[in-house]
Amino acid sequence: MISPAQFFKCLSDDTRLRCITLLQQEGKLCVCELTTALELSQPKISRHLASLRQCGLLLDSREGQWVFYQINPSLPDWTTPLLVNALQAVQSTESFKIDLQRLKKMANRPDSALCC
Amino acid sequence: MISPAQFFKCLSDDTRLRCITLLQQEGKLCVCELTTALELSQPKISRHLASLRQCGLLLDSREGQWVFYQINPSLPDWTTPLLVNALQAVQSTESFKIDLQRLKKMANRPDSALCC
DNA sequence: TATTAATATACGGATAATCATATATAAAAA
DNA sequence: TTTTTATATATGATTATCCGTATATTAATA
Repeated sequence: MISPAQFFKCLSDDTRLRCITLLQQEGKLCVCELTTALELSQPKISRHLASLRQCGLLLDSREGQWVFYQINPSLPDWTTPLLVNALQAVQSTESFKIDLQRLKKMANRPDSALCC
Repeated sequence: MISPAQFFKCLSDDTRLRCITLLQQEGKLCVCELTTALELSQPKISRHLASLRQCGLLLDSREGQWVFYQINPSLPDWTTPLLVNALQAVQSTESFKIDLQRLKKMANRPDSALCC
């Protein structure tokens, strides 16, 4: 089970924090959607997602060629308010406005909020 | 001003997390009190307190030979619920029970909750 | 089967974090 | 003034983190 210190380490990097924030907003996203939305390289996103998966913070599920990530719904209770407040903190400080509408226009698969 | 990622990095280490938790419970403690309460070396505690001070999370104030630390009361608003929830998380997961009564018996100065 | 698209991982380098130990500094006490 | 107490910091070693680049893997498509 994840410890508080481990949990905070997961949130201690901008890329991870932005991934988690997007996943909390959108529910489920594949790697290429996060890559597009955050304008970062695919290996960089994949590595951070892998570390969050290894900590138990995220779950992954393959659907064909895509691998979708979501926040693990079975996290310990004490993480819930922290994730909610972390999301609010990120949004209240960074100009963290992903233009989701623009990205939706680029979508090439129906079930996806963003593109690949 | 501290960023969310920086803030979470401050909370990503057990020693720092325990210092912050104790300071939140007790208000103001000197280095030797934290050293005694957490049973860790003085340089280790001092180094972590210095890093938290440099991030703006803690304030220090010298009183004679003692240096007291406290949580900076002027932190941005978004940090307040996070600190409260972090404290609860630490207490709900770790067997983080400092025997304050025992430590008070060792006190050798009236204004201090713990000893030196 | 060959190719493409999506994802993961290995590799090497750069930087940061952490610690134990030793030493420096500052204030109080002898 | 010497010593003691409390605290800070320097040093060197070890380990961890982060990244770009290259490559491997998996599934879909031509």
